[in-house]
Amino acid sequence: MDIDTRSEFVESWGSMGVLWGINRSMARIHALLLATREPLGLEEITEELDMSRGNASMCLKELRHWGVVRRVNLTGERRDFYIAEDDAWSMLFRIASERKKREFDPALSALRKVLASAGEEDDLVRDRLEELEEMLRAMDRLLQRFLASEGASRGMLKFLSAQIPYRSKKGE
Amino acid sequence: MDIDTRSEFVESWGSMGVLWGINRSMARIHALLLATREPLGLEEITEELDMSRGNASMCLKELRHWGVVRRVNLTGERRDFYIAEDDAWSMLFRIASERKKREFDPALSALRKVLASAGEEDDLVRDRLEELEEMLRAMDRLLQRFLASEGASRGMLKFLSAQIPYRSKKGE
DNA sequence: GTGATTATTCAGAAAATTCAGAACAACCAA
DNA sequence: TTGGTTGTTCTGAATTTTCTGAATAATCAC
Repeated sequence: MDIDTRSEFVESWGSMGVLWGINRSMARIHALLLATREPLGLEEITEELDMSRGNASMCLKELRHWGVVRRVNLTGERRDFYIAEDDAWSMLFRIASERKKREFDPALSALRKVLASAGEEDDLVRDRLEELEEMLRAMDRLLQRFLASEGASRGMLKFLSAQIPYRSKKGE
Repeated sequence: MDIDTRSEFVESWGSMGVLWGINRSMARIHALLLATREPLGLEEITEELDMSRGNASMCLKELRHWGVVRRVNLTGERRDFYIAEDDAWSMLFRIASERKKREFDPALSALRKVLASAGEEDDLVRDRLEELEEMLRAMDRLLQRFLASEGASRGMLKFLSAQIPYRSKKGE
């Protein structure tokens, strides 16, 4: 893979990191490792991406924590090397689970608390909030089931993607 | 509805706003309007949420732009008043559409560009990126269909939520 | 028109996030 | 031990995001 193509990928993956909720440096490192066959050392990474050792070290720590990057030891080498886990899906699942737990769940339970403590005095507000609760509950259940089994969900997505093509014209 | 419960709801909804990609102030205002029957004026909002008039005004403008808040005129009142749209689902759909368009789609097309320009020379990396593409394509299609018809998707979510309860024990 | 009230915009302040680089720690070789 | 190499942590700097408050605009009553 030529160097320009790779760096284009690195940068656009970096931008998309925001969607998952991870920052640019982390996403760039992840992209670089995804696009490289050989394990890379801290030195190579900092040079290729032009960032500080400190920052790269912290990002790699977090990426390992998310389970999307692994540290490997090369025989005869004192330094640490890093590779991307082959399975990119795991990134999605881990991050989605964590964000659900940290942001979604508390909001839903706060909403339920509001509903529980709200009297009958206000039908309009009640209806609104109940509808909201219904929506979030549905999403909650979908997420729960989706996140409960990585393998099954993956299969389901593949199935949907393959079986019911939205547009099977060219360019897809 | 007591004041503490409501403000807890306002704050946790504010935190969840990050999930949708809207900022805290906007989400807090939206929550306050959702939990209030009467139309609220700028003055009440800024006082209740302790924020500046300028910020509140900007946020309300954006919330109207998303179609989740409406401005109303009360007879005999010169000021503007605001209410939440009853339909919270529309928020989800509008925001999801917009973020897909702005963040997801460009990343997917960048990835495809990389794949197109990558040669055959490196199977591992190719496989990884192809898997990634497959995953994003599946999500893309799901999102497309989900967003294409608000009514249908809404029905589907309701159906799933009602028909296949994940846990129907108490506390639900 | 004037003056009073309310809404909007915007420059820059404040806060939050991200990052570089120095300081330190761990490790190894000789 | 000492000197050299690599990894980690942390402080403060740079950047970005968010928010305030003052200036401006709009609207209305008279």
